[in-house]
Amino acid sequence: MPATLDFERMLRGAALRVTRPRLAVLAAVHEHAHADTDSIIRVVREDLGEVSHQAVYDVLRALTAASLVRSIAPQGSVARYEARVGDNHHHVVCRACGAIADVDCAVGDAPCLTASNDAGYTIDEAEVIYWGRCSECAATSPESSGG
Amino acid sequence: MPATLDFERMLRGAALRVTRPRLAVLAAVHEHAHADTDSIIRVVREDLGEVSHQAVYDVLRALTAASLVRSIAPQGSVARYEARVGDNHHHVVCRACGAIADVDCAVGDAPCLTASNDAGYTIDEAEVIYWGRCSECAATSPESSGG
DNA sequence: ACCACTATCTTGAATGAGTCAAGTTGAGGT
DNA sequence: ACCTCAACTTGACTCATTCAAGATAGTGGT
Repeated sequence: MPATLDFERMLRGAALRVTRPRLAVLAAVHEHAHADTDSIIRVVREDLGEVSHQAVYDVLRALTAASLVRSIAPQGSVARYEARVGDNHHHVVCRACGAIADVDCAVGDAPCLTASNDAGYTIDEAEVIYWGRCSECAATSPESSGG
Repeated sequence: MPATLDFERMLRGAALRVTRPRLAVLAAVHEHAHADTDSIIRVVREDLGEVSHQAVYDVLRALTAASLVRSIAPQGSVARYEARVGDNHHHVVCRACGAIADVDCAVGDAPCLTASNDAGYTIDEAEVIYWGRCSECAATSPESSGG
């Protein structure tokens, strides 16, 4: 886990001013992968006291634009954020409880960019979401097998 | 393009009552792939006159639950619907204009289900979204090359 | 064809993530 | 220390989607 000084360097490296809300949001995202905006707001407030939700929204957008964090939003979920950026990893989402876990790219470094026919598009990123059940939900709930 | 009778059969096959809103929504989704709810409401109303938005929402949910249509919702987009179900195809989304196109699975039939490590999840579906620019947007807008 | 049953539709209000706007504060440079 | 503008606060607002209650109309049986 990076320290405050590291976060400060990250911000300066992205030409962003170093403010306490930004440091706190950056720390929150690093500590709580896949947290939604609301959770991040709560964590930040535990850290700093009152901080406006607008500030957190702004910060998250700035950090996302600077590629310091990445946002994901599977169907039926609000926006979630994570600090793993720059690598080519994907996500598994549990249909039952909504839990999200990281998975590394199935095939290699960035071959996911290869679509069989690209419909004329210039593709720069492939986002993969695996759907299923986490081990806990698979154990507890009936799998409704066969129908 | 299937005819009304085909839609009727689809509904009965899914144990759903055959109503005009349902036939109209089913037709709209077949005719307008990747349309959002609002567009579908408009198309349905052109067809039937006044229909409540709630009815369309309900119908779309029922059809989705019955696997007669599929919903997709890339980041920053509202829910969109398509009638291609049961095959293993994915989508390209244009970052500039939001256009969506179908792409067939990159690797084969359903190998997308193979994650390198599944984090203990039981995976049943892989959803892939390719991000890039459609040919039109790639031609008109500067590619902001190099950063 | 008619009836009963209830799934489906209508109407209207509510929810909630996210955005917009105007004014204040504070980080960073001189 | 002072200035400037990015960043924060406050508070209102948007709009896709959902909730709830009552009216309507498919469907199966007679």
